Amino acid sequence: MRLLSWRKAKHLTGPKCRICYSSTDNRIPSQNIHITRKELSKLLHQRPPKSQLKQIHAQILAQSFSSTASFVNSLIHCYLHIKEFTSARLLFFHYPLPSPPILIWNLIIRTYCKLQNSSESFSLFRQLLNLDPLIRVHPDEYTFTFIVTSCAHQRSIVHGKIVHGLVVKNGLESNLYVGNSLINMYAVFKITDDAYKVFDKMTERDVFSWTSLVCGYANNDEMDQACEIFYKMPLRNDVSWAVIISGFAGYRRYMEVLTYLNEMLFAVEDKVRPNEAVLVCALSACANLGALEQGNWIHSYIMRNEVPNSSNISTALIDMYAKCGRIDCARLIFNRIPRPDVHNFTSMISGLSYHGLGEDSLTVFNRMLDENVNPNEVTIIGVLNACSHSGLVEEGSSIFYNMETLWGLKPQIEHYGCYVDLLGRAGYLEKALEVVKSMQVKPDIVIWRALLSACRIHRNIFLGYSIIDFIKKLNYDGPSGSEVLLSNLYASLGNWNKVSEVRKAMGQRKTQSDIGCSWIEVNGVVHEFRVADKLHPQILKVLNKLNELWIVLS
DNA sequence: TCTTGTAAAG
Repeated sequence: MRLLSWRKAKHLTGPKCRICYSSTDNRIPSQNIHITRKELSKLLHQRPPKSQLKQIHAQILAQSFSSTASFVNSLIHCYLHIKEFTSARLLFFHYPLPSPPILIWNLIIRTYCKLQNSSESFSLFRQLLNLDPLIRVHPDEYTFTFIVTSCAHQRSIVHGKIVHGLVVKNGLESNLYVGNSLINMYAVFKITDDAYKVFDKMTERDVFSWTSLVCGYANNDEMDQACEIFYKMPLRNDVSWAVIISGFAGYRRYMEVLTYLNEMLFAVEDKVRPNEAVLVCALSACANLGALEQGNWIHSYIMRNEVPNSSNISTALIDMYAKCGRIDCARLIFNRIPRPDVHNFTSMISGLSYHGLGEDSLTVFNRMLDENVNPNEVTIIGVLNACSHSGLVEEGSSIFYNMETLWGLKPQIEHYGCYVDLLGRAGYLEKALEVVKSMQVKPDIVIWRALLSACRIHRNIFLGYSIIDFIKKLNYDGPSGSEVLLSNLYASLGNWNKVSEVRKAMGQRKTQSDIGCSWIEVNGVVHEFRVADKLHPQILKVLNKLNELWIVLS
């Protein structure tokens, strides 16, 4: 005999309790045991774990309460709570009344909405709309909030537009929650005009409405509008700051990331602290700017404020230290992680590869495999780069050719790029060309560039020219970086007429977007310089110093 | 029962 064992049932184990279970099967209560209606509903109200829920369900069946709507509702609640969707759906489809109440529809729809890639919420919603008029229940603001959220998870806006129409028809467009989910939906699809229209029509707005709108502009590379709305917000929470900061990070505008982080730290009126997303973006900015001092400061901020040690934070710290030249610190962070996950491993492997530590990178990769952590596409890029920079051709080839069979990772164009680079650098130019020709995807300019660069290193004039001819025929209209390489190749081949020809063509087009840019961190301040910079506040001082150095050196 | 954000890549 076994009594209910979970903690919330303790009060039932006294003399009043009449639950007991058969000694042969401790899950199913024997038929002659009786629990009152009140006790059963009280038990269900406590959202019991699976084994106990099955026992209670059996009692409900045994006592013929299964046609009592309130019991079925509670059972559905409980099954959804423990994520037993099949049982919940079964109860839903055999509901004792002609239609479940809207609350139960909403709960089931919500479940599928949370599964993100499921279209099941739509089919339920369709069933709800097509109910016989005699038993009709009407979708409410909850139903629409879930359905609109489901629309935001779809590949196209088609469903979203139809649902928006229904929202208007049901007079719910200005409802706070429905409106917020609509703004979010349009933000996801980067339709900022429509997001703004919904926002504009709302009679009540909260921090979600504002943040979702800012997010829409940020997703759509409209950072000026994003900032404008951001500053108009009556109150910003940590997520609002995360949205604007991650917006800048997404467009590689790292200086702004650090500026906004700084502003956030001083935004007393918002009473916010940088959350994980903000810190991760800021660390990534430091990594890409080489801003070690700022990165160090963020690291100490994390420790001072006891920010929970998440995988994302440690991944970002490893990346920051590695990219800022402190591979020792990156290793220290990595070695302190008790059970590194795929992201931690990837960041460490890539970090070691930038430092030319190919063997170490492979050691970490092998440890990862020993610990049964599966690599992802990015991990393989890191390992291939490590092999490439350390001339580990055999190891790299074996990883490249086995990535699909061993880890189910189909080589993407990036992997081909790394592999061609690996072969090219090691001097296997013909083999590299063979790989490019055998690719199932169309080689992009990056791959040709890797090959050209290899031709330049190994001064293979013949192959270099044939690649140039090939690139010309393909008529890539990519960034002028490839033209720079082309002109460099001509230069290394001594063909100065061609060099000036290419440079002239580049000059005529004046591609503004490809202007080179570099950074340097001095006393914790990151200074950014562009070609022929006239904007830096201390440019005259910098130029004078350069002249001084020039005189000393010459 | 309801809506917002993040790392690693040639």
